Amino acid sequence: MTYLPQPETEQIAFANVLTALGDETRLAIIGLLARNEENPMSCGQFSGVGSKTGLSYHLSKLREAGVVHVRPEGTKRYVSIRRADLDQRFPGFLDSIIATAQHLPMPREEAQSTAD
Amino acid sequence: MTYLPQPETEQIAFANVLTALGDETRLAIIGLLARNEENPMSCGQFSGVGSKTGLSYHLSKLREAGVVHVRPEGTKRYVSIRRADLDQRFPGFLDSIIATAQHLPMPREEAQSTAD
DNA sequence: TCCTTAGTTCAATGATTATTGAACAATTGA
DNA sequence: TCAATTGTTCAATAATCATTGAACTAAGGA
Repeated sequence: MTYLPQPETEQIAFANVLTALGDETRLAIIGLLARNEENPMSCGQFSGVGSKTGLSYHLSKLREAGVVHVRPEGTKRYVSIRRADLDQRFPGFLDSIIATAQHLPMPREEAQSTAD
Repeated sequence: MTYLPQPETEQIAFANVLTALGDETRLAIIGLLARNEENPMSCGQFSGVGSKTGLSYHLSKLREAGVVHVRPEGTKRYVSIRRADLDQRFPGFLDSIIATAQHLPMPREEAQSTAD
């Protein structure tokens, strides 16, 4: 039902990926996702990065550009980096992004009101 | 005189670099610059990529983000990638960008006969 | 000096962006 | 069924973006 649109592997456009990553909030999301790439994160786990509404916005940007995949499960949505697709289309790119994103400061240190 | 502002090496912000590169016209510029990285190109040599005014706009975006350096000489301005600075700040990143940008189609086919 | 070359700046335009709070939808558990 | 959890959508706002043509500056050559 709620099928979340994302580009096919071959449709991922480099400029769109770069634009999606060109934002401190979204770089922080990628940095967190990369910290444990095998484990998809639910949206709530990003609460340190921004507001609930803002995260929904930024995560959809990343998804629509083809950077992340979102899998609904119950009321939650599990987000993961599209590692295989990005490596296939743009070899070496994702690793260089992650290497830098990992060491970037968080854009905001403020958690949400409903946080844990 | 016309001193062209660009960030110091340490001031180059990753999100700004990504935003600057997240545009097809600017990716095309990088692709051309990378084709012969030792030889800086004058603005006119990019005429295949866009209009004179548009190029001035996009080149200043790349310069202000810290992606390219611009050296004025006479009435011309010679543009080059800030290879050493980018490699120092974001290892592997520039190479992965160039690898992809090299094989991207031109945003517009209204090229002049700018055959090198 | 006058003209050409090379590129910038300006103003106007329409499009896209990020952010906010309020309202909404869907699922789960009591 | 009711309430809590999880996350999206909507509308409004202010900011930035990319594109255009006209006007402009600066340097060089005749």
